[in-house]
Amino acid sequence: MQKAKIEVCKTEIVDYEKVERVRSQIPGNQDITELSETFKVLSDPTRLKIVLALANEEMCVCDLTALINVSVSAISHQLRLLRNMRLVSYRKEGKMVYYKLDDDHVENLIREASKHVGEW
Amino acid sequence: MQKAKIEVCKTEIVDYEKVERVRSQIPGNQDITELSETFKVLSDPTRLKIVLALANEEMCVCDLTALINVSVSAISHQLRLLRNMRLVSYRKEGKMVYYKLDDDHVENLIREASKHVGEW
DNA sequence: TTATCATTTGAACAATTGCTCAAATGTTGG
DNA sequence: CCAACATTTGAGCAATTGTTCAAATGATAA
Repeated sequence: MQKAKIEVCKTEIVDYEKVERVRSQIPGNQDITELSETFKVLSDPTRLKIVLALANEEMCVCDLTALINVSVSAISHQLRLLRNMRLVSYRKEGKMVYYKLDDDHVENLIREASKHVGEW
Repeated sequence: MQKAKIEVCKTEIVDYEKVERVRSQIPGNQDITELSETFKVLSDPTRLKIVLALANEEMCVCDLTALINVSVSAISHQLRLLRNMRLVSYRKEGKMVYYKLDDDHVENLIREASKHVGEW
């Protein structure tokens, strides 16, 4: 087993072949970034609650606020983020705006994660 | 269709029954928190790279540093976090410490997320 | 029109996060 | 023991984040 020694900062690579082998098996930086951003959307409790709620039924901002324990403004800010990421779509009815989940993958993703947490 | 009006902050619930129906179908606050924390671990590119790398092979801190583009210290800090969350386990060999992924669920979770991103 | 209500927006703020640097551990070999 | 090296740790810092507050939209109804 060859153990090459190459300078990296102050430290050195121990097993050069292994590093290259692993490098070839993981996604590139661009994909890693997108992947991590997908996880980041669901990493905030408020956003996760919104997504879980809208996975069940479409709801107006007002009712979402009643369901989740933060201000109308906070909900609206998060909805904008979810809108920008194309995770939710909306429909206007008079003064009110009804949001719904517009992404199949996310539901499966959450289902998979809850297996990990072991609940549901 | 009954539309109850109940004060919430400055706003009011539009459809009380819907709110309660949805409330009963989403996880409780404790579970939501754990769920979001699971997503948070994978929401940082550096941590995600570490997890993806260790999903392939066990690696020492030094080689992880060579693979990922940050300092040894940064890697070590993140490894501690992953250790605390019991996502990785380690084995000491002389001066070196070899880490490996110690969680089956996470791999499936990442696989599911990459479907969403549409790569791999 | 004006008043009212649902929602959105921007600014400001505190809290959190991930990094670097420097120093501390802990292990090996001379 | 001492020197070298892999790793860990704590402090400090800049950047990001989620929230609230106040003000702005946009729609309805009187």
